[in-house]
Order: sequence, then structure tokens, then C-alpha cells
Amino acid sequence: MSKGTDTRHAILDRAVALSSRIGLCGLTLGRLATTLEMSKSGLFAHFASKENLQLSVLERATESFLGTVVRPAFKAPRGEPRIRQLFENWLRWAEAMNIPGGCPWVQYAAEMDDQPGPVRDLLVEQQKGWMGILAECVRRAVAEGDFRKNLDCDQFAYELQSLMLGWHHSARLLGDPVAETRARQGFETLLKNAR
Amino acid sequence: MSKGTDTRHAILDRAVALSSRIGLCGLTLGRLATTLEMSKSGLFAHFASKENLQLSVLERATESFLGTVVRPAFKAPRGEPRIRQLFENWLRWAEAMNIPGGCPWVQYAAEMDDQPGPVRDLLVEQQKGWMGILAECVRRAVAEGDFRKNLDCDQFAYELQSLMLGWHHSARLLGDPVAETRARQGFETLLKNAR
DNA sequence: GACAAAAACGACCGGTCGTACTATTTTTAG
DNA sequence: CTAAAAATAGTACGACCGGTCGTTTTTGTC
Repeated sequence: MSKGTDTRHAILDRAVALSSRIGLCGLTLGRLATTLEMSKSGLFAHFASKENLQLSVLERATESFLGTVVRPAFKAPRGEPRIRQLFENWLRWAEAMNIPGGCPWVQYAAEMDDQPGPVRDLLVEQQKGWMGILAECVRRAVAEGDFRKNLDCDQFAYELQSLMLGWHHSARLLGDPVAETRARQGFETLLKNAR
Repeated sequence: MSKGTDTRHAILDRAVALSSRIGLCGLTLGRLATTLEMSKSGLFAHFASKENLQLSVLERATESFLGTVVRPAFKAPRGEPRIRQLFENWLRWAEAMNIPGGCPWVQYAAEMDDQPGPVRDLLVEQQKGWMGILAECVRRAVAEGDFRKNLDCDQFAYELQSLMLGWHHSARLLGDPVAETRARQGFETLLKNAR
């Protein structure tokens, strides 16, 4: 790997971590450069524009998410076990990837939902993709016989996603020590109702 | 009412609306002043600091929330009807108050969860208060006999809050046309499991 | 080890940020 | 009606924003 792509990766990893705390808009070239101990202009040269940097950050976050949450879960057997693993990996991925601000998607989703443009468009596409993966796994679980035949799979995905957002809110903002227990219990209820 | 407090209210109403789209950090004095057609310094004089403005915005948002969501719901009978009304009012309050960016709390929660300071502290206090109201209503519903005796009321509040966050995500970011239907269905499931 | 290409740098641009101080206008009370 | 008080506007500030440019340093190849 050439030096260029090497630093680019380092920049993006740091950018994902930083933006998980302060958002994609709050992320500034100067601040990012400082934490990387490099010059702002040197950093800027890799991306040509801030918007391009933001898009690259989103792409890097997806790579990370797929590699840490999705792909490992697909090693688990189809059906309920795989959904369990997805949930479990999701709970862990931010800390596993040393992302200090918790799941970046939660941050990005809230800040971009009223900021039209290419960045939002990409984010929406990525989030729809994730919801699609989730729903597909549920459909698979129905096919496997783990869940009842008449289950509304998109509804299941919706409620699971909601639980994850709720966990983030409760754990990160409110600092509730039992947030994870609550999320787990909600998840079990969700499963029970699906069987 | 004196002229001063009058403009102050006008400023804060506009600030809540604006910050629902761009957040408390993205909210700038200059931009806020421009939309109000007044000078930046004239606006600034009302608050003495940006942090103070942010705190005032939070207080104004709570006033608005209590007046639009909570108090009207408390006119409904104790128990399940009141919880139903809380949910219904919550779904409507952003548009009812002409807040263009959807529920400001969702925005604030995501952006402040890693920004220590008085603003975050106040927000956390407010959100805990809201969760407390929610849980208290559930406890009341148990006492009324609408819900089962062994219901975990805090868990109920947690899952209801999650549903609301999920609705915001699905409706505002993904633009899912059935988001509200999904939220309602999740709510009904929640109620059914609680009876 | 020479040398071109790639990468990183420092200085600087116009503009906006929050904030401070002063001046002017408007509101209010006697 | 008028003078004090309150509200608003004007101006200036240092810091930082995204972005440009020319220069220097590093890298990879022959």
C-alpha cells in the first residue's frame, strides 16, 4: 500500500471516531488535522472538498460496520441465531472499533435528516441498505421456521432498529446503567412475539 | 408584557424551530438574527452568551413540550387512555408547533451526548424528567388495572421512547411513508403485552 | 544515487463565528 | 412632556472556518 492511501485510511479512521462525537458538520478540517498532527492543507489535499471528506467518512463507516457487525454475524446459522448475533455485534461495535462517541449512524441520522444534499442522500441509501439486511435476515428466520409464518418482517426490523436507537439514547445521553439490560429485554420480547 | 420579554419569546420560538433542523451547536447568532431581521448584537444582548441562549432554548422547548404534549394528555383519564394521548400528542407536536425539523429532543440528544457542560446537563435532566413522567403514567395504568400487576413500568417507558426515536428515524431520515403506521403498530403491541 | 512524482507543508484568502464595547433609538414611568 | 431605562444597532476584535497556492520534503523507480 502506498503512503498516500495509507494516510488516507488513517485520516478516515480518525474522522469516523471524531465525527461520532461531534457529527459530520461539526467535524472541521483544522481540528481533524490537529488530532492527526498534520497540516490542514496536507489533509485537505486528500479530499479536495469538505463534502468529499464527509462522503468518504460515510463510506469508511460502512466498511467498518459491515466488517464488524454484519459479516461476522453471517457466520452464525441462518434464522434466529444470526439475528441474535447481529444484535450482539451492534451493541459492541462502537467500542470494538474504538469509536468514542457511540454508533456514528445515530449521530449522522439525527444531524442530516434536514440537510439535503449528496451527504444525506448517501446516508439514506446506506441506512436503507442496513434496514434491508435486517429485514432479509428476519425473512430468512421465517423461512427457517424460527419465526411464525405471518410475521411482518419489516415491522420486526423497524422495532429492532428502534430498540437500538433507544439503547443509544438511554446509555449515552442519560447514562442509565441498566440501559443494556433494557435493550436486551426488549429484544427478547421482540423475539418471543415473533415466534 | 414588556417589549423585551416579547422579543425574547419571539427569538426563542424561532431558535427552537431553527435548532430542530441544525442543532444547538449549528445554531448561530448571525443566522438566527438574520431570520428574525434584527441585528446580531441586538439579539446577543438578550442572552449575554451563546451557552445562555442554548440553555434558554432548552427551557423554551420544554415549556412548549409540556404545553402541547404533556398537559393536554393529562386531561385524558388516568391509565391507558392517558398513555394513548401522550403517544398521539408526541407524534403531532412538532408539526403542531411549526417546528420544521421534527422533534428537537431527538436532535439535541444525538448532538449533546458527547459534549459535557451545562447544556448537556440541563438536557439530561429534562429527558430524565420526561422518562419519569412516562413511567409514572404507566404505574398509574397498573394501579388503575389497565395493565398487569407485574409489569416493568420503566421497561415500558424505555420501549415507548425507543419507538418514538425509531419513528423519527424512519419518517424524517428515510422518508418511509408507512413510518407512522409502524410506530402505531409497535405501540399497540407494547400495550397488548402490558395488559 | 539521480530524478520525477507524490505528499505534506506554511502562509494566506475572504468570510463567519462568539463576544466586547459604544452609540443610538425606542419604550416606559412620573 | 420629559428624563431615565431598556432595547437595539453599529463597530471592532481575535479565532477559526473551508479553500488556494507555491514550496519543500518524502517516496518510489531506474
